Amino acid sequence: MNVTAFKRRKEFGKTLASDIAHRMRNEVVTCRLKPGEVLKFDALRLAYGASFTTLREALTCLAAEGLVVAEEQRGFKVAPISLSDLIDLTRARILIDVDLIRRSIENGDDDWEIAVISSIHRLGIIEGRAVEDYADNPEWKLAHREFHESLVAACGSPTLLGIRQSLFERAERYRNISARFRPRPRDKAGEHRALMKAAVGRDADRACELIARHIQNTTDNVIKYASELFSQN
Amino acid sequence: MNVTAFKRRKEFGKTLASDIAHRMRNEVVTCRLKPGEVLKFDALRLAYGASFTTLREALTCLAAEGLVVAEEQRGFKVAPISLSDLIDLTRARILIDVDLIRRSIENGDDDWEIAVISSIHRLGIIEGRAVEDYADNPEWKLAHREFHESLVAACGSPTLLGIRQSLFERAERYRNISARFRPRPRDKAGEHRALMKAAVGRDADRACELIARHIQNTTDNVIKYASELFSQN
DNA sequence: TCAAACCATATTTTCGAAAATACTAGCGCT
DNA sequence: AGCGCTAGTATTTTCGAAAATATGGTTTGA
Repeated sequence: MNVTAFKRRKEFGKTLASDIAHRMRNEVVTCRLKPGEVLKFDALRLAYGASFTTLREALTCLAAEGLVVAEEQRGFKVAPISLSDLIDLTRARILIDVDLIRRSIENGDDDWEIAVISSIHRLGIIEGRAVEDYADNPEWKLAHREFHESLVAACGSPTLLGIRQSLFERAERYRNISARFRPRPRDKAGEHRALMKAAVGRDADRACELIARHIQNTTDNVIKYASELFSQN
Repeated sequence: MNVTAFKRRKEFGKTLASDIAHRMRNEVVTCRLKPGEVLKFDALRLAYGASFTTLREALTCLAAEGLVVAEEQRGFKVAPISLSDLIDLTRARILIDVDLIRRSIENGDDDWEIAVISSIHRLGIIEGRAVEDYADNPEWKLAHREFHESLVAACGSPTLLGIRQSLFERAERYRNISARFRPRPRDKAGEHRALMKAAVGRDADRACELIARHIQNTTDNVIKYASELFSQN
């Protein structure tokens, strides 16, 4: 028979460990698992219905991505958030995204252009449906991520793309904070459209400038309106 | 009793898994474990004297660093090497190192300067002892790594420092190839001295230029003298 | 009173067997 | 002969118990 694993539902990935890593990644970036929270195996075992070993592997993955931190012999905890981490992360993301967008604009072919346009179109449709507060809609988040991915997709650097993705995930928690605490919604749609136009217009300098500001904006919002959330640093 | 774990020798790290990861990382970068080689658990169990689970955790770590690749349900293999990977890696390393050196020069205090000078001094002593072929001397490799780390140490970006370290490890295999196949030794000592001088002289532009060329040199060597080692791509 | 040593408990880490899955070779069929 | 299917084997993945290690509270001695 070619029945593939009915016993256990695996939403993502082929192995249970990668499935659990995926679920936990989600809970961390949405702050359902709180920053700094210690992750005890007994509790996790109950929550995810997997054994020590499997959970350990999932946690090791997330630790490599910087979403949890592992202290040897003292278990795992959700990676803390802090202003200094946000600032560090932001600068790293700008460095990398700017380079990748420039290269993508240089290398991108017709298919790349089409992918950029179609992904921003999809984003627009979702934004049109839910007039406000689309920022914590999972569907919007996915489309948003895919739009940004499409911009850099033609860069030709698997290494930096992998790093970029992991930094993007790490930034998700701060984006959520920003969305919750800023006084009024940002004109993200406008920023995205401008980015798209610069990209398909092959105006690399402008696209780099825009992406840097786009990333920096969220950070500035958090610093301005939510810095009291962080203890110190 | 406060006897701490005599049963098993742990050279590095507190847990067995991190110790094994450390040992395997070494074997991968020195190519004792060959690029592309499949890693079967039974064989590893024999070689390292640890159980499935522990090995699995170690491998998961190395996979995150890009030294091994995990194919779900089909085990692990040592990450292959290729020209395209080398070129990708090189470009990523230059992007990051250039940025970090610039920031380090900007932020570095007296202690940083002293650390740079003392680490290049140590490197010089080792090079003086063994007149030739110091390139595969582990002691030299350590001092070499520490010199390069000292240059960027004051950058203030934990995130990028972590990424930098992982890319540096990945590049080690290509450095070994370069050292073995180039017709005559490069004047690395001179390059390092020039870098040090630019750094402590706070000449950021020159330091960035030098580090970019320094990283690119090894890559050019590999491409020129050893590209037949790689199958295709 | 304070600090250091010690025990009891909580928690993580490691193990090897058992289950699940992929691979291979041999068979039958067109 | 070539192709798909099946059964048997190799390999990976998962499990829960057992060992190792940390933690917190209590007692003891100065």
